[in-house]
Amino acid sequence: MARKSKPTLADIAARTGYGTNTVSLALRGSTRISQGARDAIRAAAEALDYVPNNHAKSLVLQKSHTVGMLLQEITNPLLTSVARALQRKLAERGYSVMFATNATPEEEDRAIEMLRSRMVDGLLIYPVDHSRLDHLRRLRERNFPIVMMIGSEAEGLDSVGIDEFQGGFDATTHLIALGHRRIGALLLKEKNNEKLMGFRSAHQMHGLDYSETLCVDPIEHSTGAALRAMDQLAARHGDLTAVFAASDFYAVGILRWAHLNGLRVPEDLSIVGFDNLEIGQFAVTSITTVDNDVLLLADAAVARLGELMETDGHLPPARSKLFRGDLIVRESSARPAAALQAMARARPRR
Amino acid sequence: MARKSKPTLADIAARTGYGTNTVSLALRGSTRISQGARDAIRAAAEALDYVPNNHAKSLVLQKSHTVGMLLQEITNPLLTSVARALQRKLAERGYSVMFATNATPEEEDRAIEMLRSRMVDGLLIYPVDHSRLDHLRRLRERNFPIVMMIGSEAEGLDSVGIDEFQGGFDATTHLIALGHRRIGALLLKEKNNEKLMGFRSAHQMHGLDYSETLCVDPIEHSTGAALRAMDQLAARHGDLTAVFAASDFYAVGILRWAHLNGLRVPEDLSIVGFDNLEIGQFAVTSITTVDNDVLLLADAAVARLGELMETDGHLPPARSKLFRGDLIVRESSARPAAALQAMARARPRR
DNA sequence: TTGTAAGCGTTATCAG
DNA sequence: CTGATAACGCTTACAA
Repeated sequence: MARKSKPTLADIAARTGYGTNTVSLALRGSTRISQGARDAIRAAAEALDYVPNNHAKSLVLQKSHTVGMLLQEITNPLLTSVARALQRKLAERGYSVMFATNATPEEEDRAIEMLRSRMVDGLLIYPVDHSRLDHLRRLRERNFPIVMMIGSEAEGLDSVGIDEFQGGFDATTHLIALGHRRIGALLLKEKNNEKLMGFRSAHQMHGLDYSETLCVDPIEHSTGAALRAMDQLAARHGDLTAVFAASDFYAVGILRWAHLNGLRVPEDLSIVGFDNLEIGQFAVTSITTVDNDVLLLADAAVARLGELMETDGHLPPARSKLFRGDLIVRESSARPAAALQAMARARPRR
Repeated sequence: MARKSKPTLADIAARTGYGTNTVSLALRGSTRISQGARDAIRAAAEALDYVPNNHAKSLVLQKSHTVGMLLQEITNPLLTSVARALQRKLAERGYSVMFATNATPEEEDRAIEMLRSRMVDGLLIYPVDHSRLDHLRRLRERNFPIVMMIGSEAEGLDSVGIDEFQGGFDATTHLIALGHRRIGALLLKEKNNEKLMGFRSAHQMHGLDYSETLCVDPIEHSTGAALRAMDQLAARHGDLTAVFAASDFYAVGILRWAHLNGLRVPEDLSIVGFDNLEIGQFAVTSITTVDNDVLLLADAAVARLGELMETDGHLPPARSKLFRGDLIVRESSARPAAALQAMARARPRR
């Protein structure tokens, strides 16, 4: 019963007495084939559990109907949601997803090579390093469709994302408007960090002193890393009354840190996160955050990638589509109260 | 400059004056080709930015070196971690991953068909419905390698996972040992839910009354859903002093629910979760949980799938590999104190 | 309405 | 050491 290898058009042809080409047409519902033949062929295909070989197809069609998805090796649930949304959107359009991860630039290069060898028609990517994009530019110049899922513009490359500069700015401005004067930040200190630039810009705009030391890089994207980063930050600045966190994951960690250090949120410490993860909404103290509309992003990214993939010949000029993430105010941010004194009392432990 | 379509072996052959065959061998480093020829061919390939066409290759080799990964449409960060770990393990072995999601049985069928048409050599899957596995069995009978990532045994199919029955049993036993006599549970009420069976079994084993009404199904896998489920549970059982949650995500939601209802954790309510998500470790009250060793699981799953994929002819009999998840005791579980009274006081709001 | 032949890019077999 | 030639499974002219 168990056939050695998968059934092919030829098998169906042999079984029904038609030619492979008739079978091919019939299975694709061509009206050039008689009703009777189509039915017979369909039945045979069914009986053999025939599945068309997409590799053979894409070889002749020069199109794989597959896109590559390259995701960072970070443990952010947002990524999962985005990946899912992208996959579903693509499936609607008849595209499949080949997926790989890029923890390092080298791994990113290898993964891209792998995806290209798999003949993907295009690439959706969270690049590891936003300041190292030349390899992607080169590909695009050779008319390979790429859409980056990042919240900032990049010369010569398409991107879709929540405007991170604006988000950082809005979050910080919210805290300043509440009356906070000493605001720390937990964010990646890579070059071109737009959230950081928004944070700094809000300080300047509102006449607040800004210092490099207000920012700590948790290095890892994890809740635990946020705790360690907060220890550092508190050691440097005893007068902090608020923190802007580049991710709700960090924000939740800060909640725990505050708890361990006897600080109440928001009375003693205000927190604003980023991404609007569900976990922040239902944290013991719900987290004020900048929303990241996953469906919207997925739609936009897939739409753009679709445009690029359907272009033949030269690709149109690159375009960035940045959405403004809504600030969602919840319990974790409020006016600073006896904040200064409280902070002074607390001695970071752990 | 921009070549219309991708360079092929023939292009390199034309450029170097060798035959495509020689080029093919040279690129794969065959010693049958002279050093000089190899160097020249390598250089030309480099210059043309040649990437081998895997589809053509797999057509002749009858092997795609790609595996399908079918993930449930649930927002559990555990899935992300597992997916990543699997992808990396597979990459080490030279396999790529084609990924799809299965929200419903129908979607699962479509996805499997898609993956088969993409010629995947095997399948890693979180099936949507653990009691509907016949379609997978049929495939395996036709010698298609499948490994399920689930924590229970299934006749005729390979699976790898944390033993969910044991985990449910251990978690519940822990609570009983602490002195809890009325324990609720938040878990999916599908047939064959092994965690539920472990929960029930622990009750019987320790002579505690068990009732269906102690379990509420949050339906969605989300923190918010846990809040609603807790409202139901508390309405039914005013004397609850502990809850077993099928996921740390739920556990974190219960933390919030307790906060909203004026209950302290663990003084008034103990919680045990599942999966050992980082978010539970660093929740304001850290969550007691059953560990899920992602790397271990990925290793085992990939190893087993590898065995199956390397078998030709008939597949060996199916085998389940279930690991025991360690119970990690943290702050969220303790002896019940003034628990009964506190619970009686609380009136669920929202 | 159906069959024949060529070709997609690669590897394998067999000569030279 | 290198080059023809066939084959993988499919689609698309072009014929019949």
